[in-house]
Amino acid sequence: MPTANTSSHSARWARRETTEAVEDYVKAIYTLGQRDSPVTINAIAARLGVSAASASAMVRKLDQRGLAVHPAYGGVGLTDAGEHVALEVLRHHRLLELYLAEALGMPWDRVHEEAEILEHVLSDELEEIISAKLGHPTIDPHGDPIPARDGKFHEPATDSFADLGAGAQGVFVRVSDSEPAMLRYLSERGISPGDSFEVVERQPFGGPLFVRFGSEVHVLGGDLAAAMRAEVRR
Amino acid sequence: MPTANTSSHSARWARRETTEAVEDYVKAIYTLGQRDSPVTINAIAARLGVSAASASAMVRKLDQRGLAVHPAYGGVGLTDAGEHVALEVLRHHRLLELYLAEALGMPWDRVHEEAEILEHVLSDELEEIISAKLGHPTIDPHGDPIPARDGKFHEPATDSFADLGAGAQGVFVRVSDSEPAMLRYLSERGISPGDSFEVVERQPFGGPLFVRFGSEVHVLGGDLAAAMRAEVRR
DNA sequence: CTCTTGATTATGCCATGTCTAAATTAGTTC
DNA sequence: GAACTAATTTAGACATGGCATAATCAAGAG
Repeated sequence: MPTANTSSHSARWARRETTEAVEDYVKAIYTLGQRDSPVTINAIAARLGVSAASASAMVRKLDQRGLAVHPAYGGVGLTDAGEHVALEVLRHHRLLELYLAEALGMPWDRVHEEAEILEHVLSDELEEIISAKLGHPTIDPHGDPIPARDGKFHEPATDSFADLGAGAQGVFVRVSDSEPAMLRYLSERGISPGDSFEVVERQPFGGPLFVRFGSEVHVLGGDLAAAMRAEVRR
Repeated sequence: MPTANTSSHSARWARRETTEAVEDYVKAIYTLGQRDSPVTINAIAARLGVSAASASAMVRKLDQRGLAVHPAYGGVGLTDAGEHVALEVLRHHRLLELYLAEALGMPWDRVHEEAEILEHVLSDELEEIISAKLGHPTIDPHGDPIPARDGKFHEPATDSFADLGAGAQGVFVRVSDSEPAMLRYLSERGISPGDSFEVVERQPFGGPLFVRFGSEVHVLGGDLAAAMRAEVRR
C-alpha cells in the first residue's frame, strides 16, 4: 500500500530530470544552432518530425524549465543549463558510437541509431567507464569532438557536399542525421566517415559532383550529396 | 506537417511492442513463479511496489495482450509469449550484468541496477554482439543460467538463508532483488555471489546464522539473511 | 497596406500507469 | 453453514507527457 504517487513514469524519469523528448529537443536546438542561427521553431519541428504547434509548445516548456530561451516570435536558444544537457547527450552519443564501433565492432551504419537510444539511458558511471576504456577520447572517429564532461567545446563547422565546388578538399565527416541507408550505400562503395576527399568536378545546374576518395572517383548527387557533410580544409 | 499520429511514446515503443512496465511485470511474474506457484496478485504488487489494484489492472492487460493468464481470483501465469518476453528480459539482464562486470569492470554491487535499466533497451543486435564477446556464456557469475535466445531453461531453485538449518552447504547465489546496500555490505566483508558456504550453526527463535565462507565464519541475521539466497547442495 | 509565412494559442485526444475506496469472492473458523 | 478475514476485482479518477488540428496573430516583403 504505497502512498507515494510513484508512477512508472516518475520511476523511469527519476534517474534524470529530463525526459527523452526534452533531450531530443535540446539536442536538436543545439545542433541546429551550430549551423544556422537563429534556430526557428519550424526547423526544430522539421528536425523532430512534429508539427510546429507541438514544437512551439515544447519549446515553451523548455523555457519554463530554464533550459531554453525564446523571445516571442524570435529565435530559440539554449540557456547554460540547456546547453549543458545538450552537450551531455552529445557526449553520450559520441562516446557510445565510438564504443560500439571500436570496442564491439558494430558496423558503422548501425552505431548511430543504437547510440540514439542508449544516449538517453547512459548513467554517469557507465559513461565514465566507457570513456576511460576508450582512453578518454576527445574526438570521435568522424572527426567530431566529444564534449568533455562539463566543458564546452568548439564544434567545427561542416558543409554539405551539395554546397561544395570543384577543388574543395577536406574530410567527409558524417551523413546528416546519419541516415543508415545512405551510410550503408556509401560504405558498400568504400566511403566512410573520416575519409579525405577532393571534389574533382561539379556538374552545373545542381548536378552531381565527382569526388575523389583516395584513388577512386565517385559520383555523388541529389539527396545523398545534400546529406553528406564535410569538414572543408580552407 | 506530419499526418501520422506518431507520438514520442509510440516512437519510443516502436522498437519493441512491450513497454518497460510490461516487461517488469512479466519478469516479476516469471521470477515469482520460479519459487512460489501460484503467483498471487499481492506478491506481484509487493514486488513491484504498487497497489494490488494496479497490479490487478496491469495483469488484466497482460492477459488481454496474450502474455499472461489469470483465472479470476486465481493464480497468475505466463503464456508462452509471456514467458518468451520474460526470458528475453532475463537474458538481457544477465548478459548485461556479466558484461558490465567482466568487460567493463563495474563493481558488482552496481551492475544490477544498471542492468535493470539497460535490459529494456538492449537491441537484439547488441545483445548478440555482447553475447559473442562473452563467448556465449550460459551461466552468469552468480551461477544463474542465462537463457538461450529462444530456448527455455531450468532455473535452479534457490532458498533464502533464513530458511537454512545448520549443516546446509551450497553456493551463495544472490541477494533477493539485489539490494545494492546489502551487496555492498557483503562485499566489504568478502562475501560475493558465487561463493560456497556452509551453515555452521543456527541460533533458535529466528536468530542469526553462523555461516562459513572459505575459512571465515560470518554472522548473518535479520533482513540480510532473509534476502540472501542460496543454491543448496542436497 | 495587404499578403504571405512563420509562430502561437485554444482545444482536444490518446496512451500509460497509477491511486483510493468500495465491492466482491474465496477460504477459514466456529 | 454463517461469519469473519484476507485477497481480489471494480469503479472512478488523476497525473504526466506528448501530439495534432484549426484558427489566430505577428512581422517583414512587396
